[in-house]
Amino acid sequence: MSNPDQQSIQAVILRISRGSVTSYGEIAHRAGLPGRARLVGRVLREAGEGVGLPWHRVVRADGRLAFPPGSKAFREQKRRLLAEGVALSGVRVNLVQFGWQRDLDSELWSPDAWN
DNA sequence: GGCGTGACTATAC
DNA sequence: GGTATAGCCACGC
Repeated sequence: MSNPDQQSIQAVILRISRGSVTSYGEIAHRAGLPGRARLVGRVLREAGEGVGLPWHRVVRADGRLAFPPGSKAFREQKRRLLAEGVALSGVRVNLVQFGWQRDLDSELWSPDAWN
């Protein structure tokens, strides 16, 4: 532990709503570390399974998983996503439908907020 | 300290 | 749709 950046990143990942996904860059941004998407990936790899981090809710900016399709990790992530109701459009997640800011969007885009 | 590498991203062609 | 390039930065050699 000890590293505050790593803590922030993990805290953000822990807050990802069940049934939604978020990109590395978005996590870094919300953790107060804009542009450090790679650091997020590093933290995730280091954390591994033990910490109980919902790593499967983290995908790349374009909706694809960070692993090569067909790899073991890929299948595992896909399986967990499907188990949470996150469908994959081919090899990628539909971010418009399952993106994390969906909750926030529903507020920002609600008819009340239009004027 | 330089250099390659990587669970990344945005931009440009 | 794809490839190239440039930022980004922790780590190991």
